[in-house]
Amino acid sequence: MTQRGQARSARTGAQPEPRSGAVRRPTVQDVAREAGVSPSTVSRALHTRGYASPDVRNRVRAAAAKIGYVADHNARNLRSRTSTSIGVLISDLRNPFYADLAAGIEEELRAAEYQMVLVNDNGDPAEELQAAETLLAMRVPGVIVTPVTAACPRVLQDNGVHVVCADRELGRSGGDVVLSDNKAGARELTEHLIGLGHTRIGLLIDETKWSTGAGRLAGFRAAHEEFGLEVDEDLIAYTSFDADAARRTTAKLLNDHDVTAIFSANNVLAQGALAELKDRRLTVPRRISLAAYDDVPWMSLVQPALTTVDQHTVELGRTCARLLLARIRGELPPRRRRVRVAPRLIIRGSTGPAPRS
Amino acid sequence: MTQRGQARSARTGAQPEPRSGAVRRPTVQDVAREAGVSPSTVSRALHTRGYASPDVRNRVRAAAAKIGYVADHNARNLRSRTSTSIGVLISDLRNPFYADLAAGIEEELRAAEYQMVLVNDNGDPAEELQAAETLLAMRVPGVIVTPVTAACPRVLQDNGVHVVCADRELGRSGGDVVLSDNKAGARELTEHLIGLGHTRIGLLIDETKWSTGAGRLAGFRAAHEEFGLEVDEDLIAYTSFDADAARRTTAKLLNDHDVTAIFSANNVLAQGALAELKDRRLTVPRRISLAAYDDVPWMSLVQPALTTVDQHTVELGRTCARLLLARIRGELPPRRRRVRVAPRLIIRGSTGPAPRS
DNA sequence: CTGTTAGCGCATTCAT
DNA sequence: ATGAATGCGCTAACAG
Repeated sequence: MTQRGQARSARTGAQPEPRSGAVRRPTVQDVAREAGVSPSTVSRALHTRGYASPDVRNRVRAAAAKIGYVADHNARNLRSRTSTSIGVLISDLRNPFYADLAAGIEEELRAAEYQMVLVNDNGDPAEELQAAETLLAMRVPGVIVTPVTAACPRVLQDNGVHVVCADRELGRSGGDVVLSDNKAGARELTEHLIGLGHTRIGLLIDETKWSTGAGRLAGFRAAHEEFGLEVDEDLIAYTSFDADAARRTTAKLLNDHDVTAIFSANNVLAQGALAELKDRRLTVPRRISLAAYDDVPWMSLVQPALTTVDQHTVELGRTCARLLLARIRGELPPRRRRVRVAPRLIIRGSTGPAPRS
Repeated sequence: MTQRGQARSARTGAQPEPRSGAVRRPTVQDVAREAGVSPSTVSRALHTRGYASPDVRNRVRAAAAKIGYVADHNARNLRSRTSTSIGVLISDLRNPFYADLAAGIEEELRAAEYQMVLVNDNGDPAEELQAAETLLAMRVPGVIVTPVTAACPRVLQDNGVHVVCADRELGRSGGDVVLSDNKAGARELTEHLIGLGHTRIGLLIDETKWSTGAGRLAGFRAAHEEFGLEVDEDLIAYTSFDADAARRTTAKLLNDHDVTAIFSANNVLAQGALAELKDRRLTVPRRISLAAYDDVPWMSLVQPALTTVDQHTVELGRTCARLLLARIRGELPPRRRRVRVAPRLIIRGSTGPAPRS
């Protein structure tokens, strides 16, 4: 006989077996009866600090444990107009970047006894907005989002939900923002390539309208400028956010231009670029160097391992969560906060001296 | 006059700016007034089907949209004793296996208008139990878990929560279960190796107490038996669930035994094995073949690409979610359901004929 | 088909 | 320090 079973039969005699989906759980009332106090005292003893004598507090705690009481979040949220569920809105959990981000967020939230409601929006504005509405319905106090559209943070904020934009920033609109210092990272990586003698570097990139792509492009340009090199605009190869497309774009880049190095703006594009290089049996880095922004595990497993920029994605996630929680707790001044996490260049085997032409 | 009344009458005039964290959202009452019907009619018009005239239904919908009404899940859940939040309890979101599983689950849940509350337990029994309690508090109708301990599914079920165990099974205890057919997959992979002439195959494995490890080991043995080969027990190399440990174990295996192929029981161990092989500059597959259970993206990016068993992890996740939803909706007969998802052998370049000794 | 009534379980007034 | 009363916003019973 289970602990719960005992508790119940002690209360009402024979009680039907808990058929799943239809179990009556103990309430504050039950705890109150068990401890010989009033329901409000139970509430105070369990949560608030200072308004219950140690004696009563212990009695209540013991009673709660005994009958297996578990507080009902829905009731608590309804009454107190607060929730410990946090919305996390990302594009694609299968992309290790987002998975790491979510992992960092979850870790921090869990430590603070908050829960993560995770929604994939597949990068689709409609799904993103839909998700925002759902989170609104859940009355979450805050949301962390890698925004697709400015409308999403906006509608959340208009309804009093704290928003932290992760990884990218869309205009001035939405709330606090935590991002990798894309420009600095891309610049450092480009400097590394130029330092190796590369002057014709192809940049494989999918977008420049978000702060991520814009920043990485800016860093790419800044490094060239620093070395007095002019950027050949034809070497900036725009593609779509998709490994296959990136592969085709890489092929085109290789066919049309005599590049000695390729800088992929993110981990997805890098996959396509690498596939094309392998297919052509171009030895890396002797014939061509390859580097990527956003270090993910496979990049250190391939031969040669890729030179990358590590965004500290998990830490990025933790930072988002810490910032959001501080905001929710009212610990932050009202003005919008922008946190930049410094990336780190990791030099591996895929980049080497430019071949003599 | 109540504060609510005041706030509402104020709405006709100038509306106060929504200060974040303290916004009064419209309620059914507000919609009712706007549409000229009663609150319960609003509720029915918005949710239940058939109990409201089309005319009224449209009026209510329009009114709700007009004033920006978003239902309060907490209140709804409290009253109706149902929730659309589903708990998902996994070990490590950063492992692509779990990420894919979660992605499949989320996809299916979202399509059914359920939400995913994702918790990482880091494979720690205490954290897992803690998470179960949290989900209990949230009054979720169901949980999908990759269980660490049988206690977790049990406590959930004892409280009337539907449980689907994903990927592994701990005794008979917990609820429905969805798993890869580990034995069949491992057997097929082993057959492939034996078919290539390998007779001394090292099995790199971390556990055999769960159905995953046990099944893979069983498949490994079954294939040997089928070919009339005796399994050399010394070639079953136990290690811990960690790439570095797997690497050291691989080193030991190579030092002590003359294996011509290595079968890694999962993606994490494969990483360690590959690292060691690369470090020793053993050419794969000429000197040694390498294969792994659980296909993850990097395995097709390395050179040569790894021969693997694809578990259809995303589909595994979708299946879990579909099963759980069917259970919640009461569409399933009471008896426990065990679903096996057939895996698929993917032969790539890392496995080849056994070298003549 | 619709309105009225009555809580879901809890945290918060307000009294003592 | 504790207890009694009061809703949070919603939906399930009941009438009509």
